[in-house]
Amino acid sequence: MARTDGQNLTYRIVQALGVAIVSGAYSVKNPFPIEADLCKQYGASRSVLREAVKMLTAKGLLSARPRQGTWVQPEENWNLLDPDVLRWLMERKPTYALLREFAQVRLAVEPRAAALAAEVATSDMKAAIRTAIAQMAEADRDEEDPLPSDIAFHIAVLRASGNRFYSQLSGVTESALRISIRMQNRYKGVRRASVADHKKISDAILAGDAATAEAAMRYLVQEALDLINKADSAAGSDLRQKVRSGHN
Amino acid sequence: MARTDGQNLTYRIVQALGVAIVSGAYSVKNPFPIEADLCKQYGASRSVLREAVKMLTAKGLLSARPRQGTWVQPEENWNLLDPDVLRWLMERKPTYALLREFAQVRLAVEPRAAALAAEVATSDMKAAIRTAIAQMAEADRDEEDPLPSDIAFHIAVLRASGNRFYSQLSGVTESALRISIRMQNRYKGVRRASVADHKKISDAILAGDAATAEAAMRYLVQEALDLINKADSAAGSDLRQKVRSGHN
DNA sequence: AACAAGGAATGATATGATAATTCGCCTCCG
DNA sequence: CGGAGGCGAATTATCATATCATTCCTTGTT
Repeated sequence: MARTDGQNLTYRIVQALGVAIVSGAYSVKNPFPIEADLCKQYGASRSVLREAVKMLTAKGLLSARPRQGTWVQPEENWNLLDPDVLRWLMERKPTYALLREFAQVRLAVEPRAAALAAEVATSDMKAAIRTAIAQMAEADRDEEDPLPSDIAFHIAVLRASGNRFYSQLSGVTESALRISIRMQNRYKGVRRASVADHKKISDAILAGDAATAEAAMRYLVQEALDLINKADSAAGSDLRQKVRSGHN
Repeated sequence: MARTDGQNLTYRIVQALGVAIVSGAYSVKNPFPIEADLCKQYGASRSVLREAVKMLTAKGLLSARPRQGTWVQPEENWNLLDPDVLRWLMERKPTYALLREFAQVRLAVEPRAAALAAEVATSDMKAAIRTAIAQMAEADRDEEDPLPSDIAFHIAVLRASGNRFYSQLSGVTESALRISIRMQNRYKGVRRASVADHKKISDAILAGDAATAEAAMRYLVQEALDLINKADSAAGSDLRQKVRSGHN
C-alpha cells in the first residue's frame, strides 16, 4: 500500500519531513521553519509544501497558526498507530523503550487475536496461516531467512481474528514486526524453537482450540518481550547499528 | 485537542467529507467527485479543497491519481485508530459490530494497562485515577451522569501504564468510550455495581497489586463486551437512535 | 505604568496557468 | 480484421502571485 511512497513531490516531502520530525531534528533551538523557508529548502511551490504539511498535521505531527508559524506537536499527540509514523520511528529511532512498548501491545492483542481466530477464521484465513507456517518450516530447513514468513504468520492471525482494529494493527505492525522479530531471530537457539512454537499456535487455531491458541501465542510474544528487556539491560538504548548489522 | 475542530475552512471540509465518507455516501453509483465539483459544492478554492483531500488521504480514506480522479479507499485501508476517523465512525455509524470489535480491543489492552499502571504509575497518575474514582462515587451518590468520570478513569489508567501506545488509545478511545460506556450505563443495575468494580481496580493499582488490577479490569471490560453482545442479539445492528435517546 | 493603536509576520484562501499522467479513441499499417 | 502507435481529453500535480485573517510586537499616548 504505502501511501507515502515517494511517487510525487508532495509525498517525498512528507516522507522527508516526517522522518526529520520523528528523529527530533526540530526543537526549541532549531524550530520548525516557516513555509517560505521550507519551499526554498525543498525547491517546491507553496501549494505542494502546504499539502505536505497538512498531511503531517493529519498524522498529529504538526500544528500551525497564522503569525505563530508551524511547530512540531509534543510526542504524545503523534498518531503512533499511523503506519507511516510508526515506520518512521522504527526505522530511525528504534529505541529499546519503543520496542518494549510495542511488544506490550503485541502481548495484549495477539493472544486475543489468536483466540478469536480459532473461533471465527474463515477457510481463506486458515489457509493463509497454514501457508505461512509451511514457509517458515521450509525456511528453517533450508537455512533461509525466516523473517518474511514469520511476519506473514502474525499478520495472518491478526487478520483472521475478524476484528478490524486487530487487522489494522497488522498494517501498523509490519515495519515494527520486522525490527522486532529480526532481533529475536538473531538468537539462533531461539529461532529453532520458534518454529515449533509457531506451529503449536497454528495447530490450535486450525483446530478451533481458542484457549490453547491464546496461551501459546502469549508464550511466544512474552518471550519476545523478555528478549527485548534482556537486550536492553545488556546494552545502550539506541540499537540502530545493532539491528542494521543483522543479516539482511 | 481535536485537530479538525472546524476553526478554518479546510478543517470544516475535512470534517464534512470525512463524515460523508465513513457514512458510505460514496460508492460506485455515486463516485467521489472531482476537485472542481467539490470546490463548487463547498464554495472553496482549489487550494483549500486539495489540502482537505490530502488530510483525508493521510488518514487512509482517499487516494488520488491524475486522470483517474479521487476515490474512497476500501475500508480496510482506513486508519481506524486515527482519532478523527474513529470518532466519525462512532458518531455516524455506531454499529454493534464496531462496538464489539472496539470492546475486544479494550479487553485486550485495558487489563494489561491496569497491570502496568499498578507497577509503574507515578504519583501524578495515581492522583488522576483516585480523583476519577472519587468523582464517579460522587456522581453516583448525587444521581448525576457518571459518564465523564468513568471515561476519565479509563483514560487515566491507560496513561498511567507508561506505554505510549496505550496512552494513544486513550485519545482514540475518548469518543468510542463515550458511546460504549453510555450504553453500559443505561442499565441502572449495572451502573450501581459498576462504581464498586471501578474502585476495586483503582485500589489494586494504588496498592501496586498488578495481578488483581488486571483481573478486575478484565472482569469490568468483559462485562461491557457481554452487554454489547446481549444488546446486539436483542436488536438490530444500527443503534444510532437508541444511543442518542439515552439521557444526555 | 498601563493601555491602545498600528505595523508586520505568518499561515489561510483565492485565482489562474502549466505540467504530468493515463484513459479512450482513432488511424494506419500489417 | 486486428493490433500498434499516436493523438486528444480529463484529471490531478505543480507552480506562481495576490489578497485576507490572525496575532504578536512595537510604539506612542495618557
